Amino acid sequence: MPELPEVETVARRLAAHATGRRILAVHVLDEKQDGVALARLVGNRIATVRRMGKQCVLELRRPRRRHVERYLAVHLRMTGHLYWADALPDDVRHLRVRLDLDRGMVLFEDLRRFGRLTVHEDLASLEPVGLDPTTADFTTAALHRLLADSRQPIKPWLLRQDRLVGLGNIYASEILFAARILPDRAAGSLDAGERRRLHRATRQILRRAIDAAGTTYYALEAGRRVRGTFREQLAVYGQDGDACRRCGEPVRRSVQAQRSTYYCAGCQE
DNA sequence: ACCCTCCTGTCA
DNA sequence: TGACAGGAGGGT
Repeated sequence: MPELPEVETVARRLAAHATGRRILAVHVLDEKQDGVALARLVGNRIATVRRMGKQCVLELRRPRRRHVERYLAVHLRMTGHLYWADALPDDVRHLRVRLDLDRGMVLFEDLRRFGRLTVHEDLASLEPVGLDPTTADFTTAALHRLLADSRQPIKPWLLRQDRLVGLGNIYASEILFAARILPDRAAGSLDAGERRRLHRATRQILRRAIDAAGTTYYALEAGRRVRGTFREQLAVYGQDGDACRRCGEPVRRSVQAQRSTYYCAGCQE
């Protein structure tokens, strides 16, 4: 479930429920996770929760040590889910890690087990290389500098976390549709007007997706499953064969860098 | 640019 | 039975 809007939602919900809570026990149910590192979190208190790139980072305070900090970073990869709950859900088949708190618990579920929980002693090692497109630093000029003279097709370019952080396969297609730019255009070939449209579309799609709590997000709230609703606003992703909502041409699917891309050849140039 | 791997599941 | 799935890292 992991693109920027989903991780942003995860971090906000977790912050609302888990801030100030103390970790009483850690249960690691997947041998691929670092049980030794995670066991050391027992006794720590959750100070803040934030999103950094596509990772959800819990800042922890160790007991009786005001300034010594520690960070738990969670990368959800393809199918990870992370949320607070006051009781275990009915279906725990994909539960991989459980943090018992002094009130409730933090659950990490992951069907495909690609996600990773890592423990860090400083924030610097977690700082993403790429620019976060939701920040004020993301300007058309900054985008221009990043695109530079790249000959890479713009769709796979948008997935590069060393340029912009947070975009994934769903939002890359949606952003290019909104910007009316074909996904196979060379990143460095966009003219000033196209760069402006790309910048604007990136901010707009991410804003709407965050407001909708994402496309693939789900969690438990008061015992009920809640999920993001951006799926209802998708214009092209997963819609090949359907009529384009803008021009009526059929939406197409192609493959770039081994990933599906969805676009409309009628109104994207 | 291409290929593959890590995993487990759903769908045509 | 095979194709494909929110990500990313590796190899050639």
